Amino acid sequence: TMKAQQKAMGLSYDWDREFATCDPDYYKHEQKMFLDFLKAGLAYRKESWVNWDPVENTVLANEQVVDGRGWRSGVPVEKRLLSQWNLKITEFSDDLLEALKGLDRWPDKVRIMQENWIGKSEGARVKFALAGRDDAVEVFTTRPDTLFGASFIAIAANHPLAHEMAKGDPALAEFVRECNSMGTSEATLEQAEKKGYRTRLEAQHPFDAGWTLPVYVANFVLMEYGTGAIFGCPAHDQRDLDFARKYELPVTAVVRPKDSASIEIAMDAFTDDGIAFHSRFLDGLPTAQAKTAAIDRLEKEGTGTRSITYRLRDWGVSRQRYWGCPIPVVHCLDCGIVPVKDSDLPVTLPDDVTFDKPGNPLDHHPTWKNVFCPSCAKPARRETDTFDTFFESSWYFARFCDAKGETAFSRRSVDYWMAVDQYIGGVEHAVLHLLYSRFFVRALRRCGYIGIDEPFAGMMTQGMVCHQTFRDKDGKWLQPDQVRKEGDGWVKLDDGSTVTAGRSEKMSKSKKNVVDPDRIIDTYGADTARLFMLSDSPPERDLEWTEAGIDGAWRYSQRLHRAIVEPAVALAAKGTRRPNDLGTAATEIERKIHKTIHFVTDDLEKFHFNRAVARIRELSNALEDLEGDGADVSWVRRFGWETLVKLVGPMMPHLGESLWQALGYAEMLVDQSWPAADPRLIVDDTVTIAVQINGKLRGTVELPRDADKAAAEAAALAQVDVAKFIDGRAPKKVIVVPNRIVNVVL
RNA sequence: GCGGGCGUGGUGGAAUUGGUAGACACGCCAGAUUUAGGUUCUGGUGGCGAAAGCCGUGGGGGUUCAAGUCCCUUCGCCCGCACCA
Repeated sequence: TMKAQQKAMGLSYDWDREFATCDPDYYKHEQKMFLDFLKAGLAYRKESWVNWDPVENTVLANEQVVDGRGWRSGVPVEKRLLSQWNLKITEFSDDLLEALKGLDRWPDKVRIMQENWIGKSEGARVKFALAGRDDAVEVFTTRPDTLFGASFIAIAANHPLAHEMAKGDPALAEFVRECNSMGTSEATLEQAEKKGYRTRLEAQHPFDAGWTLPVYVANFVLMEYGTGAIFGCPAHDQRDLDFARKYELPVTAVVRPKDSASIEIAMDAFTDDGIAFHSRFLDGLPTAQAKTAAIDRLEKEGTGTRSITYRLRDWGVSRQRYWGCPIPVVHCLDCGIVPVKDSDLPVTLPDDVTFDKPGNPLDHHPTWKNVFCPSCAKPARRETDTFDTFFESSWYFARFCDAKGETAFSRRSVDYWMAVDQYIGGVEHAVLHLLYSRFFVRALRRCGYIGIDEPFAGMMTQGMVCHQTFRDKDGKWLQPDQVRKEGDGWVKLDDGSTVTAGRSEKMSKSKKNVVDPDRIIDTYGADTARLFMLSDSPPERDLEWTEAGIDGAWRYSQRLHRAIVEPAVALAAKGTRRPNDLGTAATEIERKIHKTIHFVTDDLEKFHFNRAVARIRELSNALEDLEGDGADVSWVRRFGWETLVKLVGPMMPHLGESLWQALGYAEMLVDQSWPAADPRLIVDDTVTIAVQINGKLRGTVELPRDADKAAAEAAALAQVDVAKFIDGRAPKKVIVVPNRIVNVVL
């Protein structure tokens, strides 16, 4: 039915290339890809933390963890380590970052988000030897220049040292457990109150073995980033400062602003660059040089190294769910992990699964997971995890190049068709889907599948369709067609009870603020809906679906029909030649037609559809106002309407064809070439110039285009309103911007 | 908490990218034709003011001859934060 609706809306897809990603004919190819990634070292297994619901005995998505509790069971979730499949996106961190520069048809905001997501940081790894032991704790820092301001070391709750210390310290063990009860999402971790636990460990400062720092386990240090440990410099990092104030740790400023000799730190850390002080051999150095000098010394003394860290983490693709593509490997007690043989692909999902138990149905299935090892033929266990569904969406665009092929796609067709000229999607995909797809293209290229290096050449982020929401007196959501406006409020259609009108939100089934496309098409027709959607708001912004808006579009389509179909006989016959002499009115309209072609073409190329519609309506207003029936007017009227029909064609294709026919053509409008604007006719001979006095508009003057500055100034000063305002005073200065503005400064 | 974005009349939105704020619509007001219309047509419509004029792009400050546009700051809303897909 969605397909039928799309066809009814007049969307021109090539349905021959349709496929479904849940079809084994599709996912068998990604099983092969995965095995190739495995061979190339781009897929590997790693222990990672997941949200575990101890009652349901199942892994929970972050979304399913509400206030630290499982959404069904209501019990606190635990973090648990699970062995999971990962794809090595970090292998391409630098390439993914650098190549963003070449994506010049992507919105800046998406490129910035990806840049920040990859998060390249240059700095140092520094070893702090542990007093009384022969090992060290290694930290990553971007501010080695502030080492002399260090006042503590903080390690993640799941840092090996934390686990080791917890064994002999029940209170620490409890603290670690508490940190692990928080769930895995970064938002939760960062919003939680910053807490620490002081271990018995003392770390020695790398530049002064006699100076020791306390080692804390802290809930805000991420094991996934850097080394899972930091050194705290409260004076120059806000989070460290908050921590230091809470646990009464020393705050020593070691960077001062360029223009002052010292700095007082109260509750705000000084995080800008400046000049190092109280820092022994770094004293007097500007931040950049101090960083270099500190790292040089660390390297010389063997206590640290120059290092680059990325925020980007490898992509965990294992999911413990039934609906997904099975991961094609077998676990054998003797051989370990063994890939399924190519000849045994695809590994398909069993049809006879039950959902009566929580957890992964594949794991509960009595027989599916029992197989023989492809290598030694002994009984073995099939992998029961399936792929993250982002896996499917990371290469589907390549499949479109060759949708029915026996292989995933032919390299030739992908290299020919790709990259996608124009990709469209919501901003919510800015980092995950779009980055995974960029990674996939790189991984496939490395495995010899394709030769291209980016999936999407042009990118546009589109808004969502929104609609007002309604609730009845019991707070239940109501559909827009169940309510009626009454006075200033709303009432329910069937019993007249009061309805609360809520704000406009993204259309969703749960809030019932959806409008059925079939009903729109039945009532107004596809073209009206298309025109409304194009004219209402720019595509990057959310579209507010309103009855009033549809009505406006519907009236315009009626108006166009009336303007062209009925008086068609009155329009000059098609193919009439342009008279050599056009009167004033005809000349002006002819220019307007060419300007409209020019601007509409430009607007469409830039996806400024709402502006294009406004231009078209302006032209049709002008054509309707055109009076007279001389040869020139008749010709320009015909030329105008005919051009307008061509311009409106892509927006309202069905009406367009019917109008085209009414204009006397047997051929299809869709086969006509796009009109071309005559560059000589898109500029006017005269321009209106604004005259300001002290920046305020006081009048306008008409001048020939490109009049010289002196002439513009003279005309401006002579303008009656302006002259009245100046009242004989001598201007201090006159600024003339040709063809734009004259500003008189008194 | 961090990253990104948005904020302009009663409403959706324009504004040549620092140069006449409010194009084009919706709505509203007045009038005309019909008068069964949710039809069509004409005129008006940012606010205050009788007018001259003054004010006006979430709030505050700044740069500039000139700011919706640039800078600083602040408020509100939206998106993302790696297991929602």
